[in-house]
Amino acid sequence: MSVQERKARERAVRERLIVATARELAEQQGWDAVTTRRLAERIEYSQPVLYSHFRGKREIIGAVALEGAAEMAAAVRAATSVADGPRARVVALARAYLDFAARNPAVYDALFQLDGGLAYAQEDTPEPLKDAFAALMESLAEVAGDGVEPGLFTEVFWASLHGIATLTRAGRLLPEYAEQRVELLVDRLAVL
Amino acid sequence: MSVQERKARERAVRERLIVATARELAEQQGWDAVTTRRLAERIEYSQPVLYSHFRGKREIIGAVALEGAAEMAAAVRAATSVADGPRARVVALARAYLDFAARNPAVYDALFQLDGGLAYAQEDTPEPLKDAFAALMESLAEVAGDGVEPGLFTEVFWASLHGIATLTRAGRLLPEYAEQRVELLVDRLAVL
DNA sequence: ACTCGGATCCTAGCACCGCTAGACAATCAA
DNA sequence: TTGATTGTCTAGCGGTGCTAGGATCCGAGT
Repeated sequence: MSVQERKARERAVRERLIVATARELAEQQGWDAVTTRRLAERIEYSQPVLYSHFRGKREIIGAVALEGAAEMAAAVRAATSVADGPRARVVALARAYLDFAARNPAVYDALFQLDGGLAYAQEDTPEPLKDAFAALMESLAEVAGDGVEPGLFTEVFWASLHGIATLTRAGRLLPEYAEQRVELLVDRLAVL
Repeated sequence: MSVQERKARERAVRERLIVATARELAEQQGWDAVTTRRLAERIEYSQPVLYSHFRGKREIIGAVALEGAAEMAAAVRAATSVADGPRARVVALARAYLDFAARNPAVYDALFQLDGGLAYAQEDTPEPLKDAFAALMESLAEVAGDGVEPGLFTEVFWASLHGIATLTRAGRLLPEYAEQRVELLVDRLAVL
């Protein structure tokens, strides 16, 4: 019995190594550089080993995405928990979100730009994704305004942040407006 | 002289054929299906011909993006021009934008998701892109509110639309809220 | 009218991609 | 110790974007 447990443990370690290495490589050189060959070489195993853990490259991206979703949820909760008052909380949320996207571009891509084979806004959506959305809603619900469903408001606020995050990173928005965009978004969208 | 002119004309025709075919193929089967081999086969020339018109696949995507930017600008202007009053104009703009993204997913991807090798928000930004932004600003400037720069407001409003467009298409937002999202966005962001 | 030279195009191939079949080695059970 | 099972690797398939080099065509000049 113990032998099997040891093997299962070692497999789990290797799986985490694969995900961590993929993420690291993506953060360093972009997802285009994350090929199964390079990834295999970095973990010092042959290519087929990757396929004994994941169905394919897509699932590896998905694993990075789930890891990132958990971190983002934690980052948002950490930021909002130390803020006083509704407005400060929403500002903290927005900054934390955009900061996470800027600091972890590859993870953000895995979450929202690439196809990680994950289901969203459905029954079978993985728990970390639902929880990340919940983390946003916790602080946003209180500023949704009367008669506006918190879920709807969260979707719109989140979409706005997502738009700003992606367009900023693609160099499509003027850098000097960064802070003012957050202020404008919060002051207009949130009902304080 | 006339001979050279005829050749130049034929080359221009073929170039338009390449772009149109790439777009068509992308709309039908997604950009993944747009390979240089398939594209070459569809235009009934060999692969290297593509490279006598464009530096590579990226530039072909960029050409589709520019074509799309012009169409989007026209669609937005057409929608806003027949609307009465500021609010109706902004609603028309939002609907036209999201409608364009939904009806031309491949073109929208070429514009904002894929790397078409285009410069944005800079001096050397191609004219169609600047003009598309201008088309948005024309209707949005009047609802930016006192003391808010039209450019800044347009960026934020546009980013919100972009976020809704991409997240909707990725199946990350609840479909039943579609119309309410537009209403909420307009009523909150725009100063009427 | 005929050849020459340059423009134009295609065949073939490079290095790389994601993914997998099948041979081989290591490990455990009897 | 033997046999089976598990684990891993080598090698290769069909695909990708892109390009070198040879063939072919066609207008220009004698």
